[in-house]
Amino acid sequence: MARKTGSHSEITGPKIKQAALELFARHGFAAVTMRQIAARVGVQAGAIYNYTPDKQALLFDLLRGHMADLLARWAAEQVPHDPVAALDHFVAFHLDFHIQRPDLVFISYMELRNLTEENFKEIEEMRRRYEKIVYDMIRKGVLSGDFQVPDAKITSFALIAMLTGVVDWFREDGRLSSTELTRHYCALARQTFGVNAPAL
Amino acid sequence: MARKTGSHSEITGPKIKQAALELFARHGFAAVTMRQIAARVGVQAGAIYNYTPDKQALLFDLLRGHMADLLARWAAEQVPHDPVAALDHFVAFHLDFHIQRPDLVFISYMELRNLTEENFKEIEEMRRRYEKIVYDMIRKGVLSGDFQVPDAKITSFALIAMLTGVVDWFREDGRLSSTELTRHYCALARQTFGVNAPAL
DNA sequence: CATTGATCTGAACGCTAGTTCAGTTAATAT
DNA sequence: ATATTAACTGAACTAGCGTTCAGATCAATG
Repeated sequence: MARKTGSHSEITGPKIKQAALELFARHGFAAVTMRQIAARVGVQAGAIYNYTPDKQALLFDLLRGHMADLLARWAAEQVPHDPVAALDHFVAFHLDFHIQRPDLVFISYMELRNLTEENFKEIEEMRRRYEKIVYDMIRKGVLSGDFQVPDAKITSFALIAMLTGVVDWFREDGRLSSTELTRHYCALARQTFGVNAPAL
Repeated sequence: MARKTGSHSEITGPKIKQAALELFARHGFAAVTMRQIAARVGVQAGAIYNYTPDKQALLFDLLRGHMADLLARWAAEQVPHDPVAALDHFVAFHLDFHIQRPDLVFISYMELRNLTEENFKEIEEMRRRYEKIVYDMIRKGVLSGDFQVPDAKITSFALIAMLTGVVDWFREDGRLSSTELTRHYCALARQTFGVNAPAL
């Protein structure tokens, strides 16, 4: 090597990913041009191809990285055995993870259809793994009698939807702190799951 | 007039709207071309411009029509005075309306960012009107003591998110009929709202 | 100091986009 | 039969797309 290994590449590479993320989130994958991404990094469009084979890979890497991060972090969590405590734990984890990455959450939902079929399948598979975690958690609580829900599958979708929907409106400098947010949603989730409620 | 008024236009116009809707929902506004829309209608791209000034208007009309329909239909509903009955009524209405129009629901959320600023504001305003309806309904139930929720604003967002999320997975020919779906979600919503629950 | 090779530029490539419009078609009114 | 005109075609226009690549740049190496 004649130049210090990746003298600029270690900076430019991440900058490209970051710029692509922000622009994809704001305008949508199809509406963003390679020249826009390059301009934000302070480079010409051609330079991007030193870091990614094409535009599709730019999107796919962002989505796969996001899902892998989500699954890895949950796997590293110490989940309480008690179903109600586990629910609280999950709500706190999910909210915390998602409100810290609104752009990634956004494109992970919005841009699925802009993935090639092969890439889509890979992301879909990871998503299903996450949904199964939630479903299994609910099943455990139902079997133990801690949760009373009309339908475990529906409830898993409902929980994920109402938690993930938070990124659409939550702002760090808004009316609620993230701590209050978590507290409210833990209470709401417990109610939704019929914790301490009379039989249906 | 020399020709029967709109002999074809009365067919082609709606067909263009329908084709645009389906394609926008499937591939996204930015990824769909006027030629694709035209091909689906069985016409050349230029002919579309007899029915819409441009591509943007095609999207805007779909979104505005959808929101106007939603608001008009709710305004026509006879809402029970009892808060719990009103909640059931709303859940049934919202689910019914949304699962009948998955494509419109989809693009009304996904394609907001492809609207011009002016058009976006108009849709946003209509969306806020609908959210206020939900919020007011919850406030009434909280004041009457029928609902026990941690935060009325959060709960309104959570309810809308978990109901609207249904269009992502519900299929008419799936495990659940729309009747069962509604029943389950009414039960879930009641629990979420702390109906008949001990004090928080 | 000359060489090296990672990094980037700038121009070009083929292609397709949204949109326009002169001209064609065909159903109706006279 | 002829005139009228809404509806549509087909080709063109400018603009910009993703991508490629020969060459310029320049910090570290020998």
